[in-house]
Amino acid sequence: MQLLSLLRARFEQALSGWVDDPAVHAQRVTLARDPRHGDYQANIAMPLQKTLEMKPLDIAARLVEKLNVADICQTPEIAGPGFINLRLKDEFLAEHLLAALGDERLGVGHVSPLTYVIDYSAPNVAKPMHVGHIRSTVIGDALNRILRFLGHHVISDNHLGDWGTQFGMIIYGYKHFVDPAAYARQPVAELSRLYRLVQQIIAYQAAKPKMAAAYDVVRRAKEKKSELQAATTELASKQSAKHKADLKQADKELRAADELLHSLTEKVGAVEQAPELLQLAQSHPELEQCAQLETAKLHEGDRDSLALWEQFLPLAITEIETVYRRLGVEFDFTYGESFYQPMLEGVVEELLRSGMAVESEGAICLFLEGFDAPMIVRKRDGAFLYATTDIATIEYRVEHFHPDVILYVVDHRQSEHFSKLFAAARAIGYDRLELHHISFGTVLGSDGKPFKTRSGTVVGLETLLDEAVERAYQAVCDPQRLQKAGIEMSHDEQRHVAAVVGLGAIKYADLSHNRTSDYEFNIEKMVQLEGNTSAYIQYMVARANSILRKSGVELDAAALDNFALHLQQPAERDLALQLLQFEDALHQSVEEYYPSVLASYLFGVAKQFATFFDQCHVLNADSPELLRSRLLLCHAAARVLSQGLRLLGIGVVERM
RNA sequence: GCACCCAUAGCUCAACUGGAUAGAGCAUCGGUCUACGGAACCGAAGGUUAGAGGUUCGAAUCCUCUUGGGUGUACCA
Repeated sequence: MQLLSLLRARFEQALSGWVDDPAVHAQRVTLARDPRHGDYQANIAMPLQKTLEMKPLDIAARLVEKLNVADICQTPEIAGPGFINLRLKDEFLAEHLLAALGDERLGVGHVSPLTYVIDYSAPNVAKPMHVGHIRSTVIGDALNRILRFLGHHVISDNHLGDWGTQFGMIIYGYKHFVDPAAYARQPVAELSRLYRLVQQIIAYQAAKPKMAAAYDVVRRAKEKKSELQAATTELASKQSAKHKADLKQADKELRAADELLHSLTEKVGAVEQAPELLQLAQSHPELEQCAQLETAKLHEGDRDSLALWEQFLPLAITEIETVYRRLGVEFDFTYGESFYQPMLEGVVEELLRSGMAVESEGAICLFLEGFDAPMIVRKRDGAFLYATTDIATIEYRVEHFHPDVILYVVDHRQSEHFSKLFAAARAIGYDRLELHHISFGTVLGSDGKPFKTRSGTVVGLETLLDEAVERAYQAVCDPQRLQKAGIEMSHDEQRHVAAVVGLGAIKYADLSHNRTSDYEFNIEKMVQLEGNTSAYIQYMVARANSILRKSGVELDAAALDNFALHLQQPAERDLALQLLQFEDALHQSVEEYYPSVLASYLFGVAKQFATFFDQCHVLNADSPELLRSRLLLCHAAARVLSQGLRLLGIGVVERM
């Protein structure tokens, strides 16, 4: 049930006929921040003091008078400058939690459905998936699951990068550098090697001519800095603020120059230190243009290029699907960029025809209000860009799926692109379609920089998953530990538990962080089985199930008629209250599309369950009624936690 | 240069979008337990919310400036 909207509705009633927009003010009923103030609080009186020209305390008093919540709450209390504090009645909690348990969906109602398209994961199929792909995949998947569970109509679409420059590189690499034996043996690995090879050489060729200039910049920056420093000693006594700022600026410039030089040196060195690479680089000058040419040929429909693309694509997709299968992620559609390719020319023509797009410096551009740079939909050389594809994609989705909302789960670096895209969509006339960029931050290593290995290469996602599962295995399936817990597990069960715990750990670490902030990827921490981790929550589910098993009581819907909840101890009451807030947590979590809201709700419930079963013994309860009541709480906690985890794409096990 | 994002406890993060004494988890220190699986529970300590102004009944949150970081910025995706 939705406690919040129930309470808000009552406040709206009390306010109607008194203030202008009662619903807006009723929104100011929230969970109490501090439990000493009750369960919920209404911060309604204070903001109204001006419009009503009354003292907040008087407003609160009158509001409480008009308020009809006797069936839900104890007598409301007024505190501080005019807060109204509410405490739910124990009988109310007991009755509704019991009702929720009789329901398959734990009392979660169906919303009036909207149609959503969620666009997430969208890896570039030419590269192996890496840690950066986790966020989009996991956040998108969680939103997909939650929205569906609430009753929305959701279409999940994996907008694969399967048509861009990267294929030009692969095709070029295949034509010139392929090792046929390796390709026959492990085609995916060989293609990925070719891709990296071409990229490396391109990087080398781009870096090489810049070296001299970079040295120069560093030298000048050094000179400038030492000049300023020399001046510092002379002027020591009367150093001006300006001089300080200059020095700082010089230092900054030097650091930037050093960094650039360093990165160039690395790229050049990587090739020059390997004779065979150097030879390739020299025998294939201007590789970037050559690769671009391959891309262009593919886009123009060159038969050989297309044949190669058709040969490579399924290989790459199979590889990606292995990862999805492991993660338990599914899509309704996997329309990559290539799918929209036939529409692109029409899109541009239509934009030109309607006058929205114009030619500028040879390119076809949309000059959108509020943006300096235009959105380019066709390059000078005639090629289309991802902006073109994105517009075509909106058109296709509108025509075929009739969405109310499209969500793009894509990292924050593309926010400007999406602002432009959405502005373009509005200009085209999609003004009733809601478009949201569900942006998220970067995954960082422990050095605070984007996550990489010590050697600087990105870490493959599969490797990471393996490591998480292995660590989970070490921790959970430690023979001593299992023996102490009195659990005998087959090898298969152990591997299964390790997989559920390990993969859950990676997903949960991601989902429990506010999506907009960067977060530090620390595999050691996330697989740890204490603290705010999925393993802790999963463990509480296992403990609850263990108690239920031991009791020998079947808690099916029919049996519930003979059960009642007695909320005597604070720990029991608090648990019941939190369990009943499940539906609110779900709604709040999709309101602005933050799975972290659900994650922290679940952690709260798990902690409260731990407190409960520490303080309230279940199987040795004082009376049969209390035993049954506490069994119900275990049952409810296990169900809410497993359902909640499932909605985050995380599994649970019977025992661990 | 311009635009956007960020700065909260030793560390990693919250704060229900302007509400009461800013909360969790690690780590630290102390305590509980002859019971349902100790991967537990309870408690303490830890903060001038980067800094300075402003807006109002009330600011971590909104506005301005400063400092320090990140990202993007006309033909990559």
